[in-house]
Amino acid sequence: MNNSADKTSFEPGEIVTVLLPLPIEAAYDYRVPEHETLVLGDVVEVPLGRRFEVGVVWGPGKGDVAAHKIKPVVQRVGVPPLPDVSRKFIDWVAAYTLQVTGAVLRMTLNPARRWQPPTAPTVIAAAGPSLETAGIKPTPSRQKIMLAVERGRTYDTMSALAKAAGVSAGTIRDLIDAGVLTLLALKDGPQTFTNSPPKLEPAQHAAAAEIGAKLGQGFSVTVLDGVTGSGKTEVYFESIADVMTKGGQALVLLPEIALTSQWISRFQARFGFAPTEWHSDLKGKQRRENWLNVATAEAKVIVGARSSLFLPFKNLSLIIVDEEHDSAFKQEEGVIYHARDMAVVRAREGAIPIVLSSATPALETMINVQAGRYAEVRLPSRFGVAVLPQIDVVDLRKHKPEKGLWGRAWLAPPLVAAVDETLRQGEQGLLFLNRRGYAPLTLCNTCGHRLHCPQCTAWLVEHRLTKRLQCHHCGYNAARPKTCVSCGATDSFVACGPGIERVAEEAQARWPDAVVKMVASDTLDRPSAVAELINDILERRIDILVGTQVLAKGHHFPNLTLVGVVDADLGLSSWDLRAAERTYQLLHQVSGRAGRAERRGRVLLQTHDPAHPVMNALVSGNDDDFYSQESDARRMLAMPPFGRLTALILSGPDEIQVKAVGEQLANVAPRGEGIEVLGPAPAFMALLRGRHRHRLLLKTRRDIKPQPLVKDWLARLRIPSAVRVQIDVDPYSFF
DNA sequence: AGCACGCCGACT
DNA sequence: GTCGGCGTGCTC
Repeated sequence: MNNSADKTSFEPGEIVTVLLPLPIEAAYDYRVPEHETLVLGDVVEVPLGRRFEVGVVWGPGKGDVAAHKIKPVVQRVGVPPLPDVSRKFIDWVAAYTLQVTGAVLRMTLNPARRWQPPTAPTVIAAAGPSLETAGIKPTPSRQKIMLAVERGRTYDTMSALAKAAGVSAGTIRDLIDAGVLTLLALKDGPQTFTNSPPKLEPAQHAAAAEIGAKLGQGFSVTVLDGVTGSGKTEVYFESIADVMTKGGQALVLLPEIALTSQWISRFQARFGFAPTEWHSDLKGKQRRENWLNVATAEAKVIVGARSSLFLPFKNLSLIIVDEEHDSAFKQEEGVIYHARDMAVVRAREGAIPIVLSSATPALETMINVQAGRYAEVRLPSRFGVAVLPQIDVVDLRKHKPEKGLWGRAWLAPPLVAAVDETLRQGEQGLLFLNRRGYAPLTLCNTCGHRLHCPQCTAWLVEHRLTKRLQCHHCGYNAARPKTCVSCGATDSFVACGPGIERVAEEAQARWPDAVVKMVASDTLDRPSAVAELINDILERRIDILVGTQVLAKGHHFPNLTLVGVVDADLGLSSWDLRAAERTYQLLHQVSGRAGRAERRGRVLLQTHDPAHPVMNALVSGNDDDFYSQESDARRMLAMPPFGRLTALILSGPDEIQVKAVGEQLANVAPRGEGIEVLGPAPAFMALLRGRHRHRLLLKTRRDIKPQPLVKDWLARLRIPSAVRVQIDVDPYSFF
């Protein structure tokens, strides 16, 4: 073998392969231009067809394409080259998830496409000369602008100044041109931090020391396991402080963007500066700036959703996955991957420690702890004086909700009594139901027709707040029809089952003097809405909260002492491998909202199945039993993590064609010891956004790698282009 | 992902 | 007659 595979630098005229951030499997060959030397990882602009794209030098040329087709690289783009670790990580993720490498690269490179040389951040300020000295006519609007910038006041953008001065933005441009206003370059200091460590409990101190000992010692996985309120965040903040003093970068992954602003304020209180954010709704300029800061290691601490894992870190030294059990880490669309699992791989590739933090670790994580692959650090109790809440079940078979003047009821007498008591004490209660809208199903009282989405297999959910019927799986929404589309009866539609709007209606009717506030993901659309809500709760302007799982996470409400779970069985019915586990985690989390200060909280779980292992585990507080039962069940069925699953999802506009392709695939499915193929079967959402979906499931023994099997399998068949095949390695949703 | 090529329906 | 719909295929 020659050393061409180890070659890292390429001279003019040599051929390199460039990976493009497009759904193209292979990297393409390009020629190194005159007067340039390219190295692996260089970000370059290349011609592609009749356009230009930005890609990354991925390796030496393959020479598998005719020489006359090979075009030269245009130029290197002015961003740092992609580090070795990033490139290895992208290759690894693509190979494991069976996604096209270019599509994985896209997640890393997106902000570098359409690259513009970064403009130094500027602010608008007074330049010095007055309107008169500059020879400008002092019109009223110009004077308003000058008033707004006097005494050194500055503005980030022209529109900000225009708004502050109460003028239109056009007037400002003129004043800049005339030299009355100026764009002042912002001196962009490095992130400096003030270390103000809080007093840690002995257990927190010990935990922090144990994790701290892993820093700089290569790859390790540590599970930080402690109940809500035990102070996990303070513990890993210690390690972040350590990383910062040593000049490394730390990444904190959170399951949802909604949680970041709250996390950031905690971080800021502790360290005196804002960490760098990364998530999907970061806007253009900020996005490019943050990306570049990560690549130059100017950004020391990065907090973000799953996609931040793919940032081009220059010197990543620590990864924290907060709420690691959260299924939101599983990306289900586009490039399908599990951010927690890939984060562990990223840590391994980068030879750095990773911390998985949760009050209710995923079963997979617990099994890795038991097998000795992951270390575990437990925080035993709640911080300070707070104690865990008292959890009880309300057996809905014995205690039926009593109808009221408002109609059907969903709150059983014991829960009603508990709310009464809570209000009497001047404390707050939370009624939890993980279902948005008024009613999950609307049907015709005359003929029984059920209103469903025209392009999905889903009922339309009535939202009285917006007076619309909505599909929760696509954007479809419609007004409630006056007459039944099926039988023509007028005003015959009735609501079936509860959503939070309906529970809020009942709560308001039962407690007319209480302030009832309904909270769901669609009512918390603006960041300011979250802040307002938190304030209203803290300042006791709300008595009863009615909400979905957006309320289950994070917040600290000292006066909230009662949590009523309206339907504890809700998550259990689904045909999902992890249904019990997820329900346990969610209910555990929402229970943690009750009573965190000196008042002991109380939780009531309304259920039809009080003997269910999930209810037992919650009531007894004995999660070890629950985990071992779940684990035995999975082992028996050879389900993950004791076996491996890979799903193939076929979709297309023509159901017959999709089904036919599914059957053809089943006919040529891989066979052998420890290999099993299930399906094709209509997917759980058999019709989604107008596409019919069928699924096949490949189940393999733990020691058999599914990726080569799937590749061979798909190569055996020519699949019509109208049918799309998506591969989901380690699927979370089952059907 | 873009973008062109190509082959069928209603318009200045 | 052409404009334009989007199915199919290629880009080093």
